[in-house]
Amino acid sequence: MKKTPTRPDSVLETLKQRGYRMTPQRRAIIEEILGSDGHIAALGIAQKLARKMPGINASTVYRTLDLLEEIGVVSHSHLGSGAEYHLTGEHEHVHLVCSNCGRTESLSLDELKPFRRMLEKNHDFAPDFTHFAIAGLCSRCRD
Amino acid sequence: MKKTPTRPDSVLETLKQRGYRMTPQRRAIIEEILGSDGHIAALGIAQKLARKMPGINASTVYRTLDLLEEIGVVSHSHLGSGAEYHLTGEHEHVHLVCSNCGRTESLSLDELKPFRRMLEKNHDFAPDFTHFAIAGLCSRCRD
DNA sequence: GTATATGCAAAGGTTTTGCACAGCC
DNA sequence: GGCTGTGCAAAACCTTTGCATATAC
Repeated sequence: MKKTPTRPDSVLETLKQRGYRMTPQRRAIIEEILGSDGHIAALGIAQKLARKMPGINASTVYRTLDLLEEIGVVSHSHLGSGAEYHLTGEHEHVHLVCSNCGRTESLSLDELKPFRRMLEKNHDFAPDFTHFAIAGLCSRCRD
Repeated sequence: MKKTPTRPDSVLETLKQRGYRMTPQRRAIIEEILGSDGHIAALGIAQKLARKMPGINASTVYRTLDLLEEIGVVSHSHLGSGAEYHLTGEHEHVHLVCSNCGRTESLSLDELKPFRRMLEKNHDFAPDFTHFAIAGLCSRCRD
């Protein structure tokens, strides 16, 4: 069951609907997030874009990310150091990051169902497991 | 089953054993962590100490925390924004932080046992749930 | 044409680093 | 006395903000 990949246009469509403008910078930032295979830091976007679009300013990236997050098309998560951005609704999995070697694995949300139910039942808490990673030791670093 | 509270002396003992020196600054930093009821940010320590021990420098705090973490007596976790330090072995619980109101609750490690077993069995991953918080919506903010 | 978005520059906050001096052992 | 630890100052790093200009609509 493959997902239709999100296209930059659909994000820009959302912007227009809300009365925001479609600028080359915004288009480029969105493309960078889409092309980053998951998640990317704000500064990472700025640096990658600097090559393709000289003159683009980091503050534009920060402001655009804030805006996109506000209208709900992107979200950020914490996978170790600092915020990483991704499209809301994509990237719906939990990160397991190894404290020793830094490698990351993915965990499907399905595997978390029993844990989620426990939190909802016992603590009346609706978890978003994608927001923070889970640290630990991976198979190679365990012993 | 109450735990014996860790005393600054025992930490300083560890320092001495490893050939490090016991200074008033280090003593004060350790006391601040002990007295912080759980966790505290590096800059928080520096600011609180500034009152009791004028002249103490933030860089000393950062360097001391690095050292203490290196020798294993303190650890840090990420509960929302930035690193918070606590004594290794104390504070052994998971934080649930509400993305909406910011309140935090605690979860015992016992409640996580089935989840831990799943990660170990299916992913050969040994999780440290205390390192990152779990984000979500608390009872008051759920609906 | 007008309101919004961008670039630039400056400032803000946190953390790191180099170096000389102080102080623990 | 020697070597480690600290203070100080500066820099590095990331992010935010104010303001004038550019540009999407």
